[in-house]
Amino acid sequence: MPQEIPEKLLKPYDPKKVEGEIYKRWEKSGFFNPDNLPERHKTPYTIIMPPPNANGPLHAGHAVFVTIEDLLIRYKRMQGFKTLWVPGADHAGFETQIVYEKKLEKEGRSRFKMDPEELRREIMEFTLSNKKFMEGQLRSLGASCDWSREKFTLDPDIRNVVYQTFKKLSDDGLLYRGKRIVNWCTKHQTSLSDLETNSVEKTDKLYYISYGPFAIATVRPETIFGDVAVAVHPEDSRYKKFIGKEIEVKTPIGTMKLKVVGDKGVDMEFGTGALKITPAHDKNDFEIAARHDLPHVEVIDKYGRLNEKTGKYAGMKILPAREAVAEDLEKMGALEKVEDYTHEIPTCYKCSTVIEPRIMRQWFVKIKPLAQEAMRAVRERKIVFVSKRFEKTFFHWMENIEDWNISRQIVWGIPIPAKLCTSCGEGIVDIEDKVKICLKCGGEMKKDTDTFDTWFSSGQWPFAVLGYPENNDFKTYYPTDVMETGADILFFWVARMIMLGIYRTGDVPFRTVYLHGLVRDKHGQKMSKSKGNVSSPMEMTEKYGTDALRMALIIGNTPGSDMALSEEKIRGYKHFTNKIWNISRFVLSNTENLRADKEPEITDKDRVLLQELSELAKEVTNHIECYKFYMAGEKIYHYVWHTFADVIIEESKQRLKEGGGSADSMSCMWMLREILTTTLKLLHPFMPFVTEEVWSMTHGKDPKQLLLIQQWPKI
RNA sequence: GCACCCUUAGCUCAGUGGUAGAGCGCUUCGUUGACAUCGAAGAGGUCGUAAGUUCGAUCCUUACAGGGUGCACCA
Repeated sequence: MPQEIPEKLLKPYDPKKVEGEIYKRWEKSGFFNPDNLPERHKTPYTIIMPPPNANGPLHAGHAVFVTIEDLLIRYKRMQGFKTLWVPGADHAGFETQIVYEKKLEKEGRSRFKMDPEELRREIMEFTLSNKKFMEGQLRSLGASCDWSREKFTLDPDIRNVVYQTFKKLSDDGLLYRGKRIVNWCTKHQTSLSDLETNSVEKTDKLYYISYGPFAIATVRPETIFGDVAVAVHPEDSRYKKFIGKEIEVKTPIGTMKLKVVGDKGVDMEFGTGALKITPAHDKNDFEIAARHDLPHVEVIDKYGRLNEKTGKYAGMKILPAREAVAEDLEKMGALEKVEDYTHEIPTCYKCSTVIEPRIMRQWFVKIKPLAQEAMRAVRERKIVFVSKRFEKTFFHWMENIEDWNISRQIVWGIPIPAKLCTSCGEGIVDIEDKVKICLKCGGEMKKDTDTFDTWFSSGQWPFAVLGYPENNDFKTYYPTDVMETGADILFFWVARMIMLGIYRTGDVPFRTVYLHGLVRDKHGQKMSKSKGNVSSPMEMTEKYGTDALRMALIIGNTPGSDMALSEEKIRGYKHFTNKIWNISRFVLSNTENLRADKEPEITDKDRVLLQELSELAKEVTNHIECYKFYMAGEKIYHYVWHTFADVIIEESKQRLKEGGGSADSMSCMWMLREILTTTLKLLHPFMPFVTEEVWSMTHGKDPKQLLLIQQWPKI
């Protein structure tokens, strides 16, 4: 039956007008939910979405993950898999708290002056409104995820899973409350994991101070009051004789008696070969002190000020105190020399404040046993990284992993279900909130006010969102297929998911890891607000259409490498969107007389063209299977424009003109329709909107006819 | 310090053991019913440097140079 060309197709394509409506049709069809997919969809295929932080609008990096994951899901759905893509939103503990703190600062308020409950309530309100906003943005990027299964990282069932893991770690002896040196940010007033610090190169003064019978070199003379010993190398012939002795050291506030210890950690070549030991304020010293059973003397408080043990320096901030102490030492004639010294120091990854190592009681996870299992899974290829080089990085980090501090002194997060003894400091896991008295000393137990490191809970995301252990979804969809996320959170998140996933469920959380790089500006520069080169994905979809943005994010984007994104590139693919529209317009309006239900006799020439088309389908499929989306996209782009449009359509014009119902023109029409149909299918995972829109021109409004669930071209 | 990555056309990047590719940009021409959000034609690279393996290297090996990233307790 001849088909009428819809009025709509005669007008230019306007993505803004149709995208929203198309998304609604998809959503209404119910096919984002695997339970509603037709019979042929049997084998599960699962992706867990990296939950975006619900603390601001989506950025280009989010657009990349949506595009890649949606591409995979649409492709697999068309292939007949029972596809599940679980969306989520992350409360993003520390990150969100910082965003909110900045807002408070602007309003002249401070979280330190607020009631924790009130603060928590405000941030919750802020996060939930952002979450709603963010969900709309995911929709406009075309994400075909199952909204009925959406999860928020603070949902009660998620929290319960996290609590059970905490308990299990405790039961298995992998959790302890340790008094250890932690990375302390004096601005944010919380401890941080090693990953949450950045090493920054800095040039400081190295002070040589006469110190009893020694001279020692230090960049931190202000910590002298917390010294408990001097360490030398056991083989150092200069100092051997002092080992085990006690020495007297004069400081500006009096005389201290210090032990001399021999420790192989001391480098004879550096400085003077004698090292002052300040266990309470230096990680290295803390470890040496532990080896020699030395006491800890704290002289700097949590605000970065010297405390009452420092006499006249009490109350001074670290840097002024450093200068003052150095000056006084010089007056005493104890300052031998000062050199410039360039070294790397840890800073807070958010505010760049120099980390002040402090001794605190915190919850630590003995992570090494979990790391062993995680490495084994990767070694045994149970988990495969799409970019091999990340496996190397992964192993390097895992082999050197240290115990993980999961306590944070912030309100925005999952509260740690534990009780702490007010007299002896002992901590105990107490999910049911029952323990009142310390089992060790009989002291009063109070609730731990700390929250979990966000990554402790998000590390459990894949099995938590699927309802581990009893939910059917867990049984059906776990282990998931692909974990696609930013390469920058390989350690923060991916490694932890692997460790905690195996630990809790006994199986890997996902089989394939695809890591994407950073989206940079058109000159390859990092995007940042201060440089003003941030491109907002929402602005781009508004201007050029989502399909154009998606294509720009796919082509030229190789796994693991950073990519440069320019507005010109997006515009280029808007032109491509338009090309598709016009090709469709031509083909549909020139094949009105074709009887769709009956294949005419095909000429040899057309047969060759159809053969080439099936070659293309094969290539595109293979590239997607190998995660080479950039290749797949480029191939199909090139075919559609420079073969289909420039050659095939151009040559068909003559045939159609002369044809008038002849066998040749019927063959030509059939061939054109075939190519259009197949290319629309091949393009759909890349450019879902325009392809669906064209498809609906000939397939009507029946949800079962949506391109979304059509059969992927067979190869 | 260790590890990893990168260096190909003006820009951003693909790619292959056998005489170099895309997009954008540039030049010239084109108002023909799919499309000027277009079409046709074209300019433009000794594939970072040096050596080695090979019949043959942009692609493999090594060294060097430049750029980047990750990790690391040397006071």
